[in-house]
Amino acid sequence: MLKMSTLFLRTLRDDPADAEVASHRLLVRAGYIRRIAAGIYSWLPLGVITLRNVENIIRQEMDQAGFQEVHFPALLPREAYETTNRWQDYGPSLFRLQDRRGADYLLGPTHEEMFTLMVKGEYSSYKDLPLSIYQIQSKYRDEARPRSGIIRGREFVMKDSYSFDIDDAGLDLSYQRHRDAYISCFNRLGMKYNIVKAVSGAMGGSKSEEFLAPCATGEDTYVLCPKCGYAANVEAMITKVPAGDPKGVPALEELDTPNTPTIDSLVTVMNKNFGGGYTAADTLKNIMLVADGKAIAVLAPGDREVDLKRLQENLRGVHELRVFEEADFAKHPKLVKGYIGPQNVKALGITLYADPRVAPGTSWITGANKKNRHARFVVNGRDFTPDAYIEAAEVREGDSCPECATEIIIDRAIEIGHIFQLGRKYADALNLSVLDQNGKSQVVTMGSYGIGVSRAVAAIAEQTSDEIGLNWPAEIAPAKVHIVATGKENLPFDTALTLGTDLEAIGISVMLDDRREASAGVKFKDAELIGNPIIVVVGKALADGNVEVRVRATGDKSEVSLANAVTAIAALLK
RNA sequence: CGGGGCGUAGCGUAGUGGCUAGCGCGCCUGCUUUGGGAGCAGGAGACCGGGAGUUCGAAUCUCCCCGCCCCGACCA
Repeated sequence: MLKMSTLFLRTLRDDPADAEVASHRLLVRAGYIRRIAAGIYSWLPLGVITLRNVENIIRQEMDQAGFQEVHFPALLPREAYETTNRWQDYGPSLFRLQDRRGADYLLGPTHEEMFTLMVKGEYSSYKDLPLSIYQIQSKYRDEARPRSGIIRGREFVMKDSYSFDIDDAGLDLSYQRHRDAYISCFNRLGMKYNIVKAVSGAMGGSKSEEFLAPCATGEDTYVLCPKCGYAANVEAMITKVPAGDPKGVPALEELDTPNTPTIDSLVTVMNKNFGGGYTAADTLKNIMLVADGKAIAVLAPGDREVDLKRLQENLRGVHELRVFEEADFAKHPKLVKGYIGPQNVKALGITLYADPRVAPGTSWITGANKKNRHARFVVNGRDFTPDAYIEAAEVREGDSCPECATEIIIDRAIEIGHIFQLGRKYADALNLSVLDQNGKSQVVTMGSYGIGVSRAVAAIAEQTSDEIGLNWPAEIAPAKVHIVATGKENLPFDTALTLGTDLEAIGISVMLDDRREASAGVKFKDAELIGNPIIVVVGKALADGNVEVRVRATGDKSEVSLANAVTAIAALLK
């Protein structure tokens, strides 16, 4: 039983000045966590219990699914990460350090290499597969900008699993098993979440989905179709636009459009000098970018910005992407800033990408590659041909669902889980292979599955807390029942202790506010701030042989006789 | 790394060149109180983020450094 008279806890009446989001503010105020440095937090007793509860639910579900727990050091030698190139690729986000001899080490940001090497060291036959192993451990990433308390920290607790299979069919199965296990986990954690299509990003690999916990403070944006349930990270959202019919479109015509370097000014001049009814959506934007030092052009409808994040995720393998600066234009004198058109871009040796909204056969108004000149009736497939189509234009609420064409909704969320099929990237690099039935060596194919454990604590706090405090689902609260004893006599305190003991005897965890010196008001405020699901007040009602039972989430109050209290409370927790 | 804000006691804060750095919460002692963050009285607790400078005099002005928060860039 957690007795508040001795619990290492001090709640704060005021919000901490450096906390903005609800989870951060309340976890600090309620005495769960304290900040040590930017993105680095200590966990106090209440926080540790809560974090453990989340961990244990995840652990149970992993074990249930037949995955086995292992544990790696957080402190790792450089070598393995050198082999997979991540010593370089991870860049400044990697915490690096040296031992006394000057040898390089790192604090693990994720452990693909270690898992791969561990399996390589033990297994060498297809008969040993499939295998899924996991760990729950602190990870370290020197984030450019830690933020929102424990939502994005530099040290955080993560559960990461890896699956090992001999072939793609096996990988599909392992992926599915993890997906199912994750669904069980997040359901038990009492979270609202969506499973959305994701891009696998820097990790490589093919199939990838994210588990997103919707909440206003989330960093991820995703789309959701209210009709068919299609869900995708905006970066992975697919655009389906029918091809245009170029028949009957007149030949390309160049026009005098003085002083129209922007889409707005172009639309104005078009409507003034070349017939009405034009909007920005009729124009074609030519965005010049530098991708890892190479110039590329991206086409998008004039009424939409190019979403650089989305573009970069879809340009596989590009590390650095930025828009053209003056110096870049200076290097490409044939590109007339403000009047670029796709008609000659390829002749300049620049790769031409088009957003799918610039569909084959569609006709556009765009630059004529001459100062103060634009062209209309510029048809995709006739007057220019993109090298490739790529999702680049911003996604908007109301855009069409790629599955059923219904208008999609856009929402924000915290990423709490990510599952993906890694394939053979790490097995190849680290030479993990097994012998198949024919005695032939086969490179193993892998999947990687993560859950942000400490982040889940924050996400649950975000989703469940209210103005007065935290409000945990029963399975993860520090205690299921928070008993408050009030008054100055011994009776309520003795009664509360007995009730707490009885509850614990049937497996219901209890936090007991047995502080004699604190006023009832303080105890109530603390109970609400701390956020255990059931609050039982042992005080005034005792005169009638009753205790008061409150439900934190709903605010419902009722009096039950002391004799029935245990069963009544147990029933509420069902 | 760019932009913005900030750093005064455990927490929240006042204090724009001039007495011993002020207040609230929390903490300690005593008395009173005890169903919604109690009252009274007394007390402890601050090298005012660090360093250098300007000045008769610096929490306050200048420069450098460190740290924190927010937006962006970045980020399995």
